[in-house]
Amino acid sequence: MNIYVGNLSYSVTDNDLRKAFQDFGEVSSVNLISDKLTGRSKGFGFVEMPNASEAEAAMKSLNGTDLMGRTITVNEARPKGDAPQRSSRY
DNA sequence: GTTGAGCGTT
Repeated sequence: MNIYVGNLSYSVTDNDLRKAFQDFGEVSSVNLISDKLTGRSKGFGFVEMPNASEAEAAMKSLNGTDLMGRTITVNEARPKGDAPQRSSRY
């Protein structure tokens, strides 16, 4: 299951996210999103967990909690196709 | 500070 983690503090790293989520189960990958132009964090990221039950437990437990001074948002990630795709032509 | 890439043609 892909999990979206938003409203993150800029101090949070992918390792911090992994530690928080793998406490509830197996974490296959963590991906913190950074702005390519500024090189700084966008304030959100994604966590992938192979076990859906563990993923739900992690979501329920971590959503709305305080992480490094910011209340984070955790829920199932939307498909990437949600944002405008640059490969499309008219 | 809130839903992801890169650089090219699916």
